[in-house]
Amino acid sequence: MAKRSLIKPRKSPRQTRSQATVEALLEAGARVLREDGYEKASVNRMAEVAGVSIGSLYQYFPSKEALVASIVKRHSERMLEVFQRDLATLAHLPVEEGVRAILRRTFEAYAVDPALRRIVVDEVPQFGLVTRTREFDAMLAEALKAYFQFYADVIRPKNHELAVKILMASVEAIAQAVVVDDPAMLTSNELVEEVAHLVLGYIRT
Amino acid sequence: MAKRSLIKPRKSPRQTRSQATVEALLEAGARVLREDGYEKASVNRMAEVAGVSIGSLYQYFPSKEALVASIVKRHSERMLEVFQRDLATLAHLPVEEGVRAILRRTFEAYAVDPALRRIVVDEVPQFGLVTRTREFDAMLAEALKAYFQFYADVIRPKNHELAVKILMASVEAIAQAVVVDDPAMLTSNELVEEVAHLVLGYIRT
Amino acid sequence: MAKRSLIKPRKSPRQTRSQATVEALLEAGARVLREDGYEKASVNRMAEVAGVSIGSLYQYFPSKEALVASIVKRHSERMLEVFQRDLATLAHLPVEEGVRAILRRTFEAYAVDPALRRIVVDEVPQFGLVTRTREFDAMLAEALKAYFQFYADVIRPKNHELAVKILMASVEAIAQAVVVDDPAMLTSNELVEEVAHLVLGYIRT
Amino acid sequence: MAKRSLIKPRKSPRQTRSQATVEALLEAGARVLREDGYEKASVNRMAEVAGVSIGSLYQYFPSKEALVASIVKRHSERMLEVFQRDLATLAHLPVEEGVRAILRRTFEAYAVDPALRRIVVDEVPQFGLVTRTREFDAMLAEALKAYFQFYADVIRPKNHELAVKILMASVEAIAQAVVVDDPAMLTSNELVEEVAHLVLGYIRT
DNA sequence: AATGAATGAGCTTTCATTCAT
DNA sequence: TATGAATGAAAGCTCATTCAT
Repeated sequence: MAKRSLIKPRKSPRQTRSQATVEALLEAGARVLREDGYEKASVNRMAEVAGVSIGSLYQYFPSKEALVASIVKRHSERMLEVFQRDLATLAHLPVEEGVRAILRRTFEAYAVDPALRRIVVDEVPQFGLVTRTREFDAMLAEALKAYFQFYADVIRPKNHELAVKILMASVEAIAQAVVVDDPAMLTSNELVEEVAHLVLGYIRT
Repeated sequence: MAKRSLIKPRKSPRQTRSQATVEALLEAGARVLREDGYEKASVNRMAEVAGVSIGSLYQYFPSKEALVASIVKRHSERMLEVFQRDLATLAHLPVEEGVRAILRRTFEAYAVDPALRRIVVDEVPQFGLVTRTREFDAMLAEALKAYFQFYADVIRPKNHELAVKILMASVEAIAQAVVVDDPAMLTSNELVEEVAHLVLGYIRT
Repeated sequence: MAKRSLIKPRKSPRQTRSQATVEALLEAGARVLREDGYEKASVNRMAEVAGVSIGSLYQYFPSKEALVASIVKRHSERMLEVFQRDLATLAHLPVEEGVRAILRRTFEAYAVDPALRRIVVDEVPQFGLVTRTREFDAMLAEALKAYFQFYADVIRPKNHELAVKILMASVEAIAQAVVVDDPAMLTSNELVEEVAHLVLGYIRT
Repeated sequence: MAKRSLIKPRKSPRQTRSQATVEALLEAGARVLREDGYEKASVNRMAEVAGVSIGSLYQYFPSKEALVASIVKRHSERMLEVFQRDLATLAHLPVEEGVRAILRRTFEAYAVDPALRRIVVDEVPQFGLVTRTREFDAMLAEALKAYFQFYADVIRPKNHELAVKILMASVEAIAQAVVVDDPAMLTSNELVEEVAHLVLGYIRT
């Protein structure tokens, strides 16, 4: 049997009842994942929390991996959506403001479901190459490299690849570290201002 | 029953044979942890790899958690040792050189056993408050705050707590990101130089 | 509740659509049985292969056993049909030729659907006494005993019951053994000739 | 002090306990197999019938297949043992008596555990190529071919391969058919005599 | 009549832990 | 003190069957 079939949802529910079941499973699965982590999260408990029988779960998702993959995909898409909303409007801002705007959106995206993201990034095994886990990260990296290319003459680091890696790792880790102690701070001006200093101090000549 | 007793080693081995057994268990345990991750690592396999019976393992460690806690502690101590060796010699370096020296040591410490560290940081559950998992991190945070206090007048950020959090999160994340692709780069001049720019650009007025 | 109701088909379909559905279920069921064996064959898959909903399957067959019983019955009837076609024409052949003719028909009957027969004979549990699984075998046994009775004076074995049992067991096992390696051989002259020797050598004085 | 212990050390109690467990599992497994067939036989029930925990079962057998393979192997060995005991003594018997002697042994071997044999032959899947399931059959086939070779001039069938296949299939099927109705008959003179007629009538010129 | 979503007992297997020897 | 046999709860998953729509 094709490995793919272990990961793709088993059927696309047409009826309202099915959709409700699938929705409940995705929601409950995310919650159990957040609470227990990937390995300890049990598929029986996910079904129970969803108020659905274990049989129904396996009607829609052929394996634990498949259900988790769907949860991960939905989470990535939500982060992307938050990040990309009106993204075009800040294309022509000057660098100083552009960096702040991007940081703000980035922190907003990381704030979508940080507990779930922590599990997804750290614990969920990568299922083959199909994973959308890092979809958001990949997109962001591309956007930043394009940005650096465009402003290449006013930017100090010449190794854009490394620079993007350094900045993305930093910003994500900061978001993660902050979210643990004080989630509300994620979108505060103080944090954005400080991280803007970090980023601008690094990229300016 | 006190929770603590589940986490502290059952006895301090005095005899040579006991020490050898404990040593073998810590080594084997770390290896299995590295290979399998926390949840999948089985205590039976740890004993087997150590060449010790499962009964003996439970003679020295009352639970899986206790053995892992000891492994984590030892790893933290090794990182600390690397970081602190001759630390005093760089106390009076000028900031520019001091930052570079600290970064170099930090990366060296992160290079001690990055695979194990990944598991420890991402997967090992925090056992109550007794955990020494983050011993190294705590010590580093204190050292940095003291450093900032000392040079307070030439340093822009006034919220030292936040600044240290931002810098530590960044440096650790960069180390982790780099170690994945190219472990040798961790102590390269290019990386140290770039991260020095990041740090100095942030703290300078 | 009467046990019988679990085994007899729920209703006799009169309408064309019903007949088509039942036909599809019998065909699909036989195929799944052949491919997966009795225990592994799932009633859900039978419905799916038949292009029919699981609900409809249970409209016509009250249980897995009932569906399988119908499949078995149909298979037995097909074997019978092949065996009995023009059976009367060989009633007055001399024994030597009669035995050969019967053997030929027997092997033809065993060739109807040997894969399905293998499952039916070896794996399908006997449901109470209602089973028609061995219908063909019973009929053949009766025919042979009558034949022996008729030629009793030129036949060595006096215990006809035992003789029939011995010969039928032998011929069926030979058919089965041959079908595994080389189905085409089942109706070859060499096989018929050898088995005729076996049978005639046994029954002749 | 016991001097004997230097020569014939007492079995260590550990081994005894293990052996008893393994023995109980093989015995119980065979019984459950006999009663339920391969697919329906549950490994939990095997452990329960053996009076052993499911964990212990998996300590000795890594899977259901492994346990069944051991049961099958033991059964084959027992059949072989019965068949081969004093086999040499009938090497120089004349054919008439030789056939009867071999038949007697064959029926005795088939009588070892016919219910288990039925499951083993019909239902147990062949695990890789290592299977010893048919060990007894293979050995018997070789012995018979050698026998035919030796007496080639007084034996009618020239295709020894086919002749052996025909005879073995017949004898096994007869044994199986008889065992169902009347196990005691398996070693009766009447049966041996009748089957001797079948075999001799077939092979004689 | 027909559909297919839903059910849940039961399957094979793993593993932290105990305790007789 | 050291051993390893034994335990059993709990995991992921299947499938015959029911019943609301």
